[in-house]
Amino acid sequence: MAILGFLRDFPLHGYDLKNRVASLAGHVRPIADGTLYPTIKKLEDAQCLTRRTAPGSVAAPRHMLEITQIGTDQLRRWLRDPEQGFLTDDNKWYVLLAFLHHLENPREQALVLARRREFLDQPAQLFFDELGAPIPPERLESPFRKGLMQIHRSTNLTEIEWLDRQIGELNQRAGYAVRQRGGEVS
Amino acid sequence: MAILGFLRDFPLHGYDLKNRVASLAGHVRPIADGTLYPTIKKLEDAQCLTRRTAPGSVAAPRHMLEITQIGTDQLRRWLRDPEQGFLTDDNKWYVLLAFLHHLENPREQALVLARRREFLDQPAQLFFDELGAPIPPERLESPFRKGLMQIHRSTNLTEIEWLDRQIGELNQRAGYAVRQRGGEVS
DNA sequence: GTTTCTTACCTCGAACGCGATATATCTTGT
DNA sequence: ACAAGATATATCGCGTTCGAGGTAAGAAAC
Repeated sequence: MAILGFLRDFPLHGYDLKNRVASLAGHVRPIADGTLYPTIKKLEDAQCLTRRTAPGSVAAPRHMLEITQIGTDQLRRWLRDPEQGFLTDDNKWYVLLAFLHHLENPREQALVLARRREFLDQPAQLFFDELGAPIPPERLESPFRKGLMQIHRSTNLTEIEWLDRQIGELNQRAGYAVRQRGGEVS
Repeated sequence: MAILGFLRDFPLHGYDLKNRVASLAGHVRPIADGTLYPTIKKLEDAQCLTRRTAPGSVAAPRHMLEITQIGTDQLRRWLRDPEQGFLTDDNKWYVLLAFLHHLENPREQALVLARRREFLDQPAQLFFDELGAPIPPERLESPFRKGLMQIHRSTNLTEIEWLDRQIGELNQRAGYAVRQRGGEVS
């Protein structure tokens, strides 16, 4: 998703992609050559991108990669109907968020945000005692676990606030779009 | 790490472990049977844990797992000198944090927190233009990327504040411990 | 009394990601 | 002239993880 997402902005070569994906994924998590290049080849085989050899600006020749219509469609499908993991895994979610603007339709964008919002809503119970009963933060003995839950709650609130604001704005924009296309609404 | 960390609290059987690890990892990310049971076996072969068959409280018989001294040592090594990924990947970091209290020595605990703190300090630049120049948040066109960076900055600050407070407390406690063990310090 | 559900454990094949390794090119320093 | 270093692409083997499938046992439903 990150590869197609970046290419949707403008054509890039593999080496450049590597750095951009590395900076994006969570915080700087380098992505291995052995992961990147086979994935590019797979996307090429699936006709999601095309390859043009160009002289390297500094050194060895580059393969400039461009996204195709098929690739754009694939990217939109991934964004519109993300796998569960993209909503529940923070790292993956942030990657998705970085490319959600490629989904163009504000109503569809809002729907994805709402799915994340729904996930964040269910209160996380992280720790349990011997009997399986949940332990509230104030009963935790480890200061690290206490901090973990504090941080978790605080960051969740921050994101929920942003999500609500954003969903509101998107739905309003979608409303205008409907009125402009379909004339006056009763 | 999560398996040994949970067993360090009290003995558990595989099925129970599965649920606890699932609740912990990030937020609820189920861990597959095909991952859990072979891992348990591997830890058993490495003598990190022992297994006792017990009648199931509800249904099929359970294998109660108990951590050994070797397992405890291994856990402490992992906690004391974590791989890079455990500091840079939020999900992994939170798992580590959940068990850091098993590292007992406050000075060692503070050192691990300081390593995370150091990582969070380097300012994250997530997006770049065609030429490779970083794009500041206010120049981003996508509201999602803007929100992403906002959330990222905010959550980082929250965690940094907590880390600093915690490191201070731990070092103070370590200082007292030294004075109690080694008498007056000049 | 038989199906169905939940608990509980285990294995296998496929897919995935990483690190090591290799290669080619151009620039810069000596 | 030549070595070193950054750029740039690619492959292979290894270990890890997942998902699908299978087994077994007790409890609850019909």
